[in-house]
Amino acid sequence: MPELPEVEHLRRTLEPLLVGSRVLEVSLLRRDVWQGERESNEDDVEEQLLRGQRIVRLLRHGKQLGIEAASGRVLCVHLGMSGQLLVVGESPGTYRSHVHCSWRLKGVNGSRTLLFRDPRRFGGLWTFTSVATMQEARWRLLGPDALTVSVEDLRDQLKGSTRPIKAALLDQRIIAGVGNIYADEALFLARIHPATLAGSLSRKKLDVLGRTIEVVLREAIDHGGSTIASYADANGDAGTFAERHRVYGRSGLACRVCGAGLRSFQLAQRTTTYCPKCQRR
DNA sequence: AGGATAGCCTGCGGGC
DNA sequence: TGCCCGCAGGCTATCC
Repeated sequence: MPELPEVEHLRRTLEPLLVGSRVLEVSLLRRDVWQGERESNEDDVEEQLLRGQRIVRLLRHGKQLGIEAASGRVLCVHLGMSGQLLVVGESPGTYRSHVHCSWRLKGVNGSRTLLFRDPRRFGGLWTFTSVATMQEARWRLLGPDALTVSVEDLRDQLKGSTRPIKAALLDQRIIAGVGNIYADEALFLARIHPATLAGSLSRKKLDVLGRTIEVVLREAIDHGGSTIASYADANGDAGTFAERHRVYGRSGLACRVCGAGLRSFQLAQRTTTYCPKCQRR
């Protein structure tokens, strides 16, 4: 799914619809998409899923989203490959299939329903009694957020690594938020071959990479993210960044910079597309 | 340590 | 029209 730009755009479209609303009712339709905090298993499931609570803030780190209530409780959402959070009116309408959890909300502008859909079920919901426990249990395992990572941090994270740079970028413990699309896009903009060993990149190249990661993520957020098959924001709208991809999904087509034919190969079990002229080893 | 591999799921498009 | 195949934005466990 959704990488950082899609989750951030989702967060921004959800924010005005959710913040200030109270959760009237929760229906967890598939229990196995949810995991509670170990210590609070005796708590009411729906209460853990924010029933009766007012939503005050939406947080994001990497590809994960946190929905915080005034009670302090927080719902962590990971969209996996095909997850969606949609805000609809009273009924799910066309979004009936694969809805695993729904929240009936009462806000200043009337009632709405928040849906968690996830056909492939690689995503999930996690609940915690506080933002601090969520961070301790889940977000602590992630590297610095890719949108705000400093070049010094990036340098530190990649120092001495013998893995291909693309494999390192996909590792959420190194930096959080980059997936297959934006790894290819950022490496193209930085003119770095994806198989280059991470630890062998010069300081100058790493500085350029740090900047291109931020540039491409911000550009993608501005265009509502990339919709390949199923990504949609809170309103069900697709993102338009895919039409601006330089390399992802363009194997065999001409490089937008030099005109050479783009190539692809498998790296870290993922299709990797690059320009053989712009990104020499 | 970090690589390769398989596995978790459904849906889609292409080829026949 | 329909069947089979491969592929897909993520991530984990296991083995080497």
